[in-house]
Amino acid sequence: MRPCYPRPRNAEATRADILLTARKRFARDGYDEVGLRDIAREVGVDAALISRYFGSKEDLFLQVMQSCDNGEGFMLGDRATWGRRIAEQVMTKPKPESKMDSLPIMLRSLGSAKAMEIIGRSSDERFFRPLIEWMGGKDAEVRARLAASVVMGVAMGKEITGGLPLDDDAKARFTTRFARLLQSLLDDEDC
Amino acid sequence: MRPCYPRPRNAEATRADILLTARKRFARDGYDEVGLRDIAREVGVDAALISRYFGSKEDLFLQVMQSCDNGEGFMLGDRATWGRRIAEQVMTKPKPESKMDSLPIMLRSLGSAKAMEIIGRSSDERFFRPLIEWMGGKDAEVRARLAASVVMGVAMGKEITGGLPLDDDAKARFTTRFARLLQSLLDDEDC
DNA sequence: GAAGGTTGTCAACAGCTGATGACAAGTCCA
DNA sequence: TGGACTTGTCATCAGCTGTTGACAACCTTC
Repeated sequence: MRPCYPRPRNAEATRADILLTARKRFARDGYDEVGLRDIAREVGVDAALISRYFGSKEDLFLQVMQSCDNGEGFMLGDRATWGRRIAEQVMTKPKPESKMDSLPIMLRSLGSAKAMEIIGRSSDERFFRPLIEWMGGKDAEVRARLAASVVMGVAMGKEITGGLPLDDDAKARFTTRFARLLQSLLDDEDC
Repeated sequence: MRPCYPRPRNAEATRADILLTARKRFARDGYDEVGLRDIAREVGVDAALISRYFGSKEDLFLQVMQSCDNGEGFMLGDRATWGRRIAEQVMTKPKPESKMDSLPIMLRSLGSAKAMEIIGRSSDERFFRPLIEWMGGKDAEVRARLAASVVMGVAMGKEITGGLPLDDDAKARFTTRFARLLQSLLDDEDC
């Protein structure tokens, strides 16, 4: 993996490489289980460089979180088909170059106190507040937090069971029910 | 915390102490962030003893998971009020001596590959299968997995935001909506 | 009271982690 | 050409991890 020829001198590109690789690894393995040396090796760089560019591992993690598309995709498109769109998105594997990694990063970093402090701080302003505002209507905060919980829960269920152990038919029904559930949280304002 | 007088010689009690303390710590901090020395210190014992009694840290974790009440409490009592009962249980802090720690342990250990392998193996047989059977009816597996996802998601949301940032009124409405959602997954068999 | 097994402690290990400061190599400008 | 700055590497640090084997203290049994 590490090329024999020396790495081209390009601080900006190297920095971007590190950030992208760190995002990928944090999403795949979580904060605690990825070392700076792992990331450095994959980028083809010495670990000391990461420390110099990003300060500490915590700082790197913070910048990775800030570089994510924190669910802005949740708030695009037709409101009438929102539930199904989100449900299908959660149920299918995201493309590896996607910036939509905040969910897996959060899932896999729940155990790390340092990471959680950063996640809690950034997820509220960058994810919950916008979602609440976008949903709108009566009790928007309650409905939005519940909807977010459902999405996170399904994602977590997939993690635990290793991608839901359901055949295609059942998976389709799961998705449908999941979608209807989200949609009703968006539409039904009365409790 | 560590008493000055030597620990009474009682292998069975010591073993139980270790198991209980390990469960508490794994639930609070997750697999990766708890060291054998942490657990040992809290029990008032040397870390080497844990290795001798339980083999490896992985083995200890497995036995901790097996000692948990893996959600059998989900399947008790009146079916008509099941949703609300579960919702309230999830929304309130569990007692510290509770054996219902499998959910927080899972949450906080999602990032650890070794722990996840154990969790995935044991949660299916000890949690999902019984729940599916208990729910019964058409598409029980789909409904049960979705219900479990919702429960896990709400628990996770509480973790991330540090106990939902809602006032008591909103929290009550959240719980009600949460409860209705679970109940409909139990009752409404048609998709 | 001596032998033998049980229960627990202690010291040490190899391996890993994040971080630091010294150093080499490339690039740019005067 | 020569100094100054940037970009990247290397060696090393202290601290932590799970695990192991030797050892001490205690209890039981003969």
